Amino acid sequence: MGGMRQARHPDVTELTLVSVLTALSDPIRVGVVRVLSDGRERGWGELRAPVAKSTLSHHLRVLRDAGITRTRQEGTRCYVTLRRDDVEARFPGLLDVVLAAAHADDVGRQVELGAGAS
Amino acid sequence: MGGMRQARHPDVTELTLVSVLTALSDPIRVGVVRVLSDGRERGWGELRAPVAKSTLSHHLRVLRDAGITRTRQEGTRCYVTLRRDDVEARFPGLLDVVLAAAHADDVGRQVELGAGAS
DNA sequence: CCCCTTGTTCGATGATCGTAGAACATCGAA
DNA sequence: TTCGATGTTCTACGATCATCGAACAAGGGG
Repeated sequence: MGGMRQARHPDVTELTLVSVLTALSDPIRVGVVRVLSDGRERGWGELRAPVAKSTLSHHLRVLRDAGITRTRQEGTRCYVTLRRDDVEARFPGLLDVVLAAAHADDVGRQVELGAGAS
Repeated sequence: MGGMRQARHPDVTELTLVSVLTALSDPIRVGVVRVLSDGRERGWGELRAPVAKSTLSHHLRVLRDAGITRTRQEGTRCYVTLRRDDVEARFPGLLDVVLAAAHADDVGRQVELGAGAS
């Protein structure tokens, strides 16, 4: 698809505290993480957020660059997963803490799953 | 001191995930949190960071507004403490996770304690 | 081969951020 | 009361950010 220069995914050892926290400092991105938190791979098009397609693409890139998610391309579609083990390896407990708080405070509720590839 | 309009400190219930994560998304601020992590109150002037006085004041304000630290004024000086219990109450485990990662990765090492009020 | 779908990238815009220096306010001390 | 120390606020600047729409690239399907 569009200029897809084989998206770069940082190695586990390359994750930094600041970039991960920065990536998690946005409601929409927290919402994406929540949607992916069950560990299942989701289709890009399945993600429903109250922002333009290009903006969602941007947020997915920030999460990917931070090493929080992984985006896989298959044909003309993309599939996203949470790199839970990698984040856990670098920052033990962080995702659990953030997910628990996000759930309790309803942060990221704006992001949902809709019809689309799964 | 300068226009000290009785610094506002948010109530425990007012802490939000996004503002706390945003506040922790800066090396200098993480450094301040590290310096305060032993629970002891520190004098403002004791904080040594490679930024201008006004910039450090700004960072302390961000931390204070996020509910992460508390600033107390006594005479002409200020004393800062970490609101560990409050942050723990709202986001259990978050500070521990961040402090552990910060220590491991040496994030915030630029902030130290120097001579001054304690 | 043409077209439709799917995401990415580009360009632009308004907002926020980190930073610094100068001015200021407040308090204690001389 | 005058002065020095201590932080805060103001103003400004460059950088980054979230956002959008439009253009674009890569496949798949007809």
